[in-house]
Amino acid sequence: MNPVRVRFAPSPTGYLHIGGLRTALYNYLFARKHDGTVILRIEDTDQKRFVDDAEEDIIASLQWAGIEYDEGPGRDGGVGPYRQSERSDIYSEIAEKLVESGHAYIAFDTEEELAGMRERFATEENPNPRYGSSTREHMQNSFSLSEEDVSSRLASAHPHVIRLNVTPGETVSFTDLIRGDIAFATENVDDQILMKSDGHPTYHLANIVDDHMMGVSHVIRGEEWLPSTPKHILLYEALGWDPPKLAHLPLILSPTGGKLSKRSSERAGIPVFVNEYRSAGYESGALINFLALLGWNPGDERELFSMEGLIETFSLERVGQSGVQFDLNKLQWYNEQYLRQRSAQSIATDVKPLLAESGIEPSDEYLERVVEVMKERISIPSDLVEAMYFFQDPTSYDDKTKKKRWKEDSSDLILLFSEKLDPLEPFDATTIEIALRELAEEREAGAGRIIHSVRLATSGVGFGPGLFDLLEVLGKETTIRRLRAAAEILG
RNA sequence: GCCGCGUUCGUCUAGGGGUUAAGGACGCCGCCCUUUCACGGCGGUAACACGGGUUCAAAUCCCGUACGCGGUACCA
Repeated sequence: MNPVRVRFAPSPTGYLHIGGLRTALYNYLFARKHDGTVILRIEDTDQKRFVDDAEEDIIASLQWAGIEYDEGPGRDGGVGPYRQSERSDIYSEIAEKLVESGHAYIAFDTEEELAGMRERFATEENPNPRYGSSTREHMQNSFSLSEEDVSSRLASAHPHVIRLNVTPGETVSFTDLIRGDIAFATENVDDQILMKSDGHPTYHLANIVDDHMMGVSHVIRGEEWLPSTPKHILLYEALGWDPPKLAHLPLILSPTGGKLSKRSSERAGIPVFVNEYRSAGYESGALINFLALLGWNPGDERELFSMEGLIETFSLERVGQSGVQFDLNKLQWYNEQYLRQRSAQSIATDVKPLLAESGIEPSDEYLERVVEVMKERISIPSDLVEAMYFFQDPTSYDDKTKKKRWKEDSSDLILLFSEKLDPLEPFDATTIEIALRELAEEREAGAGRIIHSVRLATSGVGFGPGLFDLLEVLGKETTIRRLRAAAEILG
């Protein structure tokens, strides 16, 4: 049995996409499960769309997510380099070979000529004619041009591309590990460009050359590659190479059903880039857990998995075949689960800079106590920034709560309560609660009644941590000050 | 248009011919706990796209239709 070697092969045309992270994750899980190797390969053959700091972002995002790679830029495994831009010679050589063996051919068509062809051959039934057996005779290439013409153009450095020579009337089939047997008629496969006129290979050539030379055993990639797979199979055959095993993952869809594009996701409030989740404060473990279960399931009813647990349980057979919609709610739930496992201290460290942005700079001790009472009721650390009442006296009181909870005698009650608190020592949740219940009894008022008024008076809102915890954290002085102020303002 | 892939609760899914009045999770709703907010516990809502076949029996196999998604670049 050949060793398992997988690759994650992003293109540095943008920051790491959430879907890309999932692809990387599934590759990683599969490799670790089978004691295999993970290769990171940078597919930078498109110089026009190259983004300067994309590679850096991809690597940083993977690391944040806990997905390690064994070979890649900076980690030589003996089959590098791992950036396609550094492998140009290899591709040209292979392309040359393909031309010699007749599996590929040279074409000189300009962009205008290609556009003209599409216009000329477009019909209602076929609005997108392809460059292939039915049209290639009408174009500028080594099929239509004389040998002398071709060589003289080549000699004068005439811009040209190399195209795959697809023979019509055949069937290309392969077995997908997730979808089973898939077949394409070669009539529907176009004469794909393999080498662009700028001397760079296209993805199609580069990926099969690299997968072969890097000893990749399993190609696990997004479903958007399924339609171009026959081209890849044809190339493997032409070169006499065994294709790797193939697995095409279902795509992540936006909650409305379409592709999770930048636009659609923004409308749905879903970040597309991994670095956005990171800076928003999501737990990487939660994101990974969520993504793993988005399109895959363990076959039992477990929901919470560590990376180790995922590795142990993962299998491609349990990956679904249909597109999956991104559910921010569920991610949030996962994040809550992970957040609660963390110490107040470590969460406080994360929240600190967020508060500083609003000019709030509490002491570490105070912030930690805030986190302790809030930990169970936030989804993400930044939720704490919403609870400004921990750091500032309320400047307004929620109208709905006021209407519902603020009664005739409320201000009397909270003033009496503040008097009861004054001598309290120590000032903690237990003593506060006793004081409040005493007052309730004395005044024959329901404790709930006082609680609600006090909450509104001290926080300005109708929800938050347990009231006695809240007051303890705020401290005696602040509590009394706020009670008095509220009695005055709310009347 | 053509090619390919898909279709079980709103969402992620289990189930792959008979013990399924279709199970779990998120969400939503209710109850309990709390004379407070949550957490938690308990319960509820809610799905086999449609039409034909095959079979004693179909969510499960086959065909068709509809719908969705992807592809149809000198992008990846």
